[in-house]
Amino acid sequence: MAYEKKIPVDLDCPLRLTMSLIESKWKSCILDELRSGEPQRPCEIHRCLPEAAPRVLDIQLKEMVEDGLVEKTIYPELPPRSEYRITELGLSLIPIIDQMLQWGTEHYYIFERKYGKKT
Amino acid sequence: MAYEKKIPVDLDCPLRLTMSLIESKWKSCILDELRSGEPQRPCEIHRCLPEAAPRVLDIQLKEMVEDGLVEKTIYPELPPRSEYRITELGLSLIPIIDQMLQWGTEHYYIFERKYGKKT
DNA sequence: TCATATACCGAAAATTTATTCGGTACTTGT
DNA sequence: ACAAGTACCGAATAAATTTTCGGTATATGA
Repeated sequence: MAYEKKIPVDLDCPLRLTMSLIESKWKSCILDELRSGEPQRPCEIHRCLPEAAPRVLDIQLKEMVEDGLVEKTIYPELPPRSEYRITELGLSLIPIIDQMLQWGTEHYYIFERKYGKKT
Repeated sequence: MAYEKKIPVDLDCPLRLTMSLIESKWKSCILDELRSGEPQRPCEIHRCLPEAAPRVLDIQLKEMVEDGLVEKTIYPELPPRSEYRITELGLSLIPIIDQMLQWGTEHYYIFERKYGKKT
């Protein structure tokens, strides 16, 4: 299929393993979005990350479900409704997300100066 | 040029900023390699990461120098010699690397079972 | 002399990832 | 009747990243 990774995660070493789970462009943001534990509908996630193409979020959410970071519940209603909720495994990654958030906040000015204003 | 990124880092949000600095396939491993503070020659780094194509390490090291995570010293000798050393900024990322290492170690078994032995 | 090692770079190919576009299906609100 | 919202998917395209290959240049050791 078109959007299946050849190698889902990287088992070369523990560091690469962790990275491979979150390094796709929006996965860390999705985890951050779901961190509260509140289930969220796909359209809500799309709205919270408007820079991301909806299709990419679909695909990355699917991978995260496969990896066990996120759970999906489909409600057999019409119009269709589904929800994504962070799992225990996903939650265990939140401290890492937090440290990256903090690091980014503390060092933002360096890169803003170096690489441009972005207004 | 062929191997210059269009957008060096991602200034969209602090989380994306941090991720964009380390998400390339081998950057986190390079940081882990240089964490001791000891300068290392390119060939040593290549030998420590034999799965990575040398060309990729060259390119990623260059970007990391540009981003200020790593310093390069060139000795005007023949045969040529150069050394890479982690900077203060790079060192400040090591706690994140550590957490990812630890998470990967703790949860390795889950993914080994799910995605295969790798013997 | 010749293989090996060092550092580095360009170009092309291969691979992976992201984006865009269009389509299915059903509902509610105008 | 029709637009808009919801969820989802396939396919084509675009972009980014990684890999491979070959080349520059010089020195050392067999």
